[in-house]
Amino acid sequence: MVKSTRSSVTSFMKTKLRKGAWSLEEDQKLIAYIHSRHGNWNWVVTPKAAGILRTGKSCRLRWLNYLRPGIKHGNFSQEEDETIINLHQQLGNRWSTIASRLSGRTDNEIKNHWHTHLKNILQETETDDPSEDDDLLLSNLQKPSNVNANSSPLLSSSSSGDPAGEIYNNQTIEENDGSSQTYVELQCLWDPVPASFPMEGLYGTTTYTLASYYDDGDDVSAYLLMQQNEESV
DNA sequence: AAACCCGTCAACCGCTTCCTG
DNA sequence: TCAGGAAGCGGTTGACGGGTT
Repeated sequence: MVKSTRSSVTSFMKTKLRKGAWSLEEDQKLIAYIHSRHGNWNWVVTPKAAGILRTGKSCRLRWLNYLRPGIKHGNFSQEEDETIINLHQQLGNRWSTIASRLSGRTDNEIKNHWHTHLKNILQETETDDPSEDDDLLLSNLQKPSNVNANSSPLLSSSSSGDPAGEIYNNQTIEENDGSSQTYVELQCLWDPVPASFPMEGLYGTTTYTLASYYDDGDDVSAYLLMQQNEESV
């Protein structure tokens, strides 16, 4: 059985595989497939089963870094910057470990943010009077980012060609009881939107409940209430 | 207006670690 | 215990957009 699966996957791999940016259709297929699997899927067979001409590895990366529910995109807050800097001092380039302590951020995003922003801020800070390090670091972190929020394909209303921009976080509510809830706006990539469904993510199984839904013809969106289960954190 | 430069970030690549039979 | 495959991880690349000349 394994052999037949493997051989069919191998023959699938011999077909021309796509590279580069993901299309809306590919994203829709991947989301639909993962949704249909209810948290139980295998990355090796995913592309074939979902009808995507990509490697399983590429599908996994796309899902984990972009399509997975609960992913935050856009500018990092000052608190997040400070957390990353502190953790990097302790852990070094262990991006996945750092990401696991920043809810909603991926290792890839943190790594990019480090190389493009934080590393430079630290270097600037170190070249000045060391006695003023703390104040300088804080003021540097408070500088407005060079990155315009609209430059992110996720938040841009312009047509960047990246369909995943249609999923983004709307609001995060952190509570002190160990659980967190996040409202997620989802431009519907599947239809119909179920009233409630569980989905396994990097931080455990998350249950999504339909909070509101609107359809004005061209623009169909659902607001989902994400409940991250305490035991999964 | 066009060419060039630079910063950003999604995606790829290859190595390592984990898991399963 | 070991080997092979799957998943995870971090470094690197390349496309793209905005700014500058």
